Amino acid sequence: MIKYMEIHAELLRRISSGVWVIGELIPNEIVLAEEFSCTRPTVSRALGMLVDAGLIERKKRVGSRVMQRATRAAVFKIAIVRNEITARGNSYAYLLLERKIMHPPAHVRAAFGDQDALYVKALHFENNMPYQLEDRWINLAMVPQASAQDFQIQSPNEWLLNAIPYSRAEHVLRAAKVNQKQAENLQLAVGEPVFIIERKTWQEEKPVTIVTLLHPAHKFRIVTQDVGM
Amino acid sequence: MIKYMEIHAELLRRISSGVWVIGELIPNEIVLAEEFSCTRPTVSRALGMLVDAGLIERKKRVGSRVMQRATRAAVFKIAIVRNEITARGNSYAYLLLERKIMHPPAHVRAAFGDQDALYVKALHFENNMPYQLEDRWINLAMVPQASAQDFQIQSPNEWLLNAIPYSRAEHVLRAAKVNQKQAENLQLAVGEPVFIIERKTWQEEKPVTIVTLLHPAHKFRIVTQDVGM
DNA sequence: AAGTGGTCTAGACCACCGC
DNA sequence: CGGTGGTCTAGACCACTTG
Repeated sequence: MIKYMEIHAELLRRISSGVWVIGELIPNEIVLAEEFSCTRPTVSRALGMLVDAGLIERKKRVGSRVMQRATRAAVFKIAIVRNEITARGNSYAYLLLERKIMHPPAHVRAAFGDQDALYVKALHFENNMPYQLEDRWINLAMVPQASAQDFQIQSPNEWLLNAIPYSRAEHVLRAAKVNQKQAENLQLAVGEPVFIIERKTWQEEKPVTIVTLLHPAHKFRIVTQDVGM
Repeated sequence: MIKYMEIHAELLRRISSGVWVIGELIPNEIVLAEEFSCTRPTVSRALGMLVDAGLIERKKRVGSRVMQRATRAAVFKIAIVRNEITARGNSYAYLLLERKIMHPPAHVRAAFGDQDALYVKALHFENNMPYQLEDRWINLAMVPQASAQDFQIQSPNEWLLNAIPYSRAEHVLRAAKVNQKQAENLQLAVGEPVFIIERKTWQEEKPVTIVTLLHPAHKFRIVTQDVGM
């Protein structure tokens, strides 16, 4: 129904089915506009989407060509842990383990600067079994109102989402063996594998929080989808 | 310089800094067009980008409002393993372990149908240490020319990227302990953690290949970035 | 110089949906 | 009914890059 989407879909088909070969110039925008009985800006919009997806390259005075795909981009969504669990129809529970304002370790100071920060450790349960161990530092220079929160009922995760609704984040995903302390919290044997998400969050380029999320490996997975195709 | 990007950046700032509150209607497009001294389609384009990023909701007859962010979307890129390793300045090596046309297990038959498929197992080395164990099924109904490939020199990963350049994929990311056989291949002790990527690939809705990629946990991580902000 | 992309304007038409 | 968004057209101007 929407013209630029139709055009985009058809061009996508021509690329993925090999009608247009990698490295080859595709017809210019005027020709495509005639073919699809529309104006050039409409074709241009469809081509722009293909550029965003990394499928073609457009060059003035030269034309557009199908690109060699060097990397595959995938996207995944991270929900609030409470919603993730209840969406599966399971019961959710939360337990605060520790909350303290103190001098943070070097890797946190590197982001926040050399000042005290709020440390919070908490557990999230699915069907009364530990699902996620949350280990978090909060930058009090950015979120001073956090020092008035006790985090007994509401997890820092959810509280922060309301206090700092929109922020930029970077994640590191990795696997490891649990150490002694983590194993006790997660009710695992020492050395069992965990899936770890490390997240750093900024608001307007200033660091807000650094969190490490540990999940028992057998209970956690991330599912993604290609972007663009 | 580009007007709709400027407008997008400014609107983003107003959302992330809290000038516009969650749930609140933002000025309508005509008002914004006047403010930014442009026409309505230009404003509309900037708003469209905010919708794509999941930051606002637009409703006809009502207006646009800042949305409560329920999930965080992150994107990561997966490069060809050879490029990933050489980009770090390290040496890359490849070794074929097994190649056989045979009747696949149930989870592969569920995707490919009940027919023989090509199984390939191979190792990718970084600085002469195992980095990735590739365990792959190839759908010969989709890629019959794969049966003529011996995969002694070129990995199925790279070969497929040329044979089927553009395809849709889904990934599952998880962690686990290595079993006996995998541990031997990866030169790990049994029970060590591995980071696993499972990828299914389609071309025009038809399954092409199913692959499991195992990485020693201490050598592998995925780094992502937020989309939209 | 000329052909290609990239963007914007001005205006239009329509769909949706609350009143 | 009328106000909001969503899209498209027709035309324009400019930037870039090759010849």
